Amino acid sequence: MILAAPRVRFAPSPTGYLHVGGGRTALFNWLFARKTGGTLVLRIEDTDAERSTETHTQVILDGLRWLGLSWDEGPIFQGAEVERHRRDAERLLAEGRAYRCFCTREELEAQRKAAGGDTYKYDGRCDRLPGAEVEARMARGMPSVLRFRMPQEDIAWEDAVHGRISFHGRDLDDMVILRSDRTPIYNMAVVSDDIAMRITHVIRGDDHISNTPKQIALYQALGASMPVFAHVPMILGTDGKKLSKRHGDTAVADYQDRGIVPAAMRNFLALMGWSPGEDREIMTEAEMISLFSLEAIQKKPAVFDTVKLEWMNGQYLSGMPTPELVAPVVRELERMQVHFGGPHLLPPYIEAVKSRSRTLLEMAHRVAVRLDSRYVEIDDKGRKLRAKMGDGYVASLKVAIETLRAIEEGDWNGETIFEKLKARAEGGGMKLGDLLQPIRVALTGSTVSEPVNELLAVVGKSSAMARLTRAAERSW
RNA sequence: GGCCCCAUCGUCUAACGGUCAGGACACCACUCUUUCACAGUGGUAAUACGGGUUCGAUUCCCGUUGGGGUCACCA
Repeated sequence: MILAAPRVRFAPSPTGYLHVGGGRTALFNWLFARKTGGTLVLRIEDTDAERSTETHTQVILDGLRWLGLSWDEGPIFQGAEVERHRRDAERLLAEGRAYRCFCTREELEAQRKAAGGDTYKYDGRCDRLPGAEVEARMARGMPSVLRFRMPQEDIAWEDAVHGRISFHGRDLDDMVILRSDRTPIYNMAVVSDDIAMRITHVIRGDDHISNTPKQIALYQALGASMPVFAHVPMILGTDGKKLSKRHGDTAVADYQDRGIVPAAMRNFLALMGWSPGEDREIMTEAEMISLFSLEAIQKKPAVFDTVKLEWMNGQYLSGMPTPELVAPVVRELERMQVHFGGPHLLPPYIEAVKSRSRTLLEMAHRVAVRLDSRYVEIDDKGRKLRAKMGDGYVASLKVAIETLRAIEEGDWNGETIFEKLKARAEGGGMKLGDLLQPIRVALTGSTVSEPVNELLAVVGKSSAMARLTRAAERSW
């Protein structure tokens, strides 16, 4: 028997940006497709004409591309398929699986109120209308929707991540499948499309669990075979609530702006609700693909921890070849309006700071500090050191200025600087650290940098001297 | 509220009946480093609770509690 290659889809609606949950769902679909040699279809669910925009579609496509996710078919726009959705819905009507409902929104609201609120389901009154009455109302031009008659039986499936999940038809509504303007409702469109696209595995967020029995009923009524469903856990904010604007950044693009690199974002997202086992965390794309499986997906929701994301990003940054970092750093420097005299001058600066930076923003800022003293600001660590050393701080700076001034411009390199400073410290009976740390603070405002001699070399003599003098005067 | 899902350190997670409950982030201490970071070593920290089943439960079953999702002519 020939097993057909899996076909999966990622189906965002273009009513907003690509948020991290959506990115993660897309990533899981992509990993599954690549792992199994299957096909990933991108489908834009734009049937809500009110809220869907072309801009959002573009933003979502950009987000997917940024994450490095490619699709094999599409983007297919659901809006282009409404004829088929309508045909399928009307076939259900013709075969007696759906019925026409003439109730207006106001009537439905009144029914809901009369029934006492929350648990109201449509009572099926229009399903009991005699055929002649339906004909008469149609003839009069009364607007109507199509409702699906929900089978009153157990509806269950074997979920690839949760195991067996079951609902009962009595808890489900006779849902509308075709609006009065003859456009399809979400569940109808999705099932019609997934059948037409021969989707074999539906991998989507947990929030769709309650849609699944409704969709299964449609598959059955349409006589189509069911795909495998895999419901992946939600991503929550640090307060345990569904990730939303309240939590700050929720869009994939927000992390791009914060200087996260795609490989780190992708790796981190993969670990939200999935684990390859064996304590593996940092993985190449190829490793992720070969280790991926639906069975290893977590059932419980995951809290999005940006601190760990930034740590992971730092790991990626340290491991990236400097030439690859030039373009992103240039982009940030331009945004900061720093004059850096050409990309070819950047590598030594990037080399100096890359293992100490967690984001591209941080990296660019550190580079800017080395290029231009206007970006130097003393931070808490710097202030603390200054306070701790007291008068010794300025005294050290003066010794440093005197020592460094004596070095010829032509000898201004890491080795010579180191030798001179070391000799001066030893000769003056001071601890080398007490001489060096104030230099670091004067030059960068912080106690964190590459070795001080290298820092001095990279900043250059004239700027270094100016910074030291200024720091001695204003005593930081 | 009805229905559904879920429950291991603060967070991400490992364990698929027998482990001193492991790893990572964060935090603390130490080591390395002339100084910073990286790195390394060590430490604090978890099986929500109550019943079963079993020689033995993080693991299987039931209940409680807690959390989440969803209940439109939105998707």
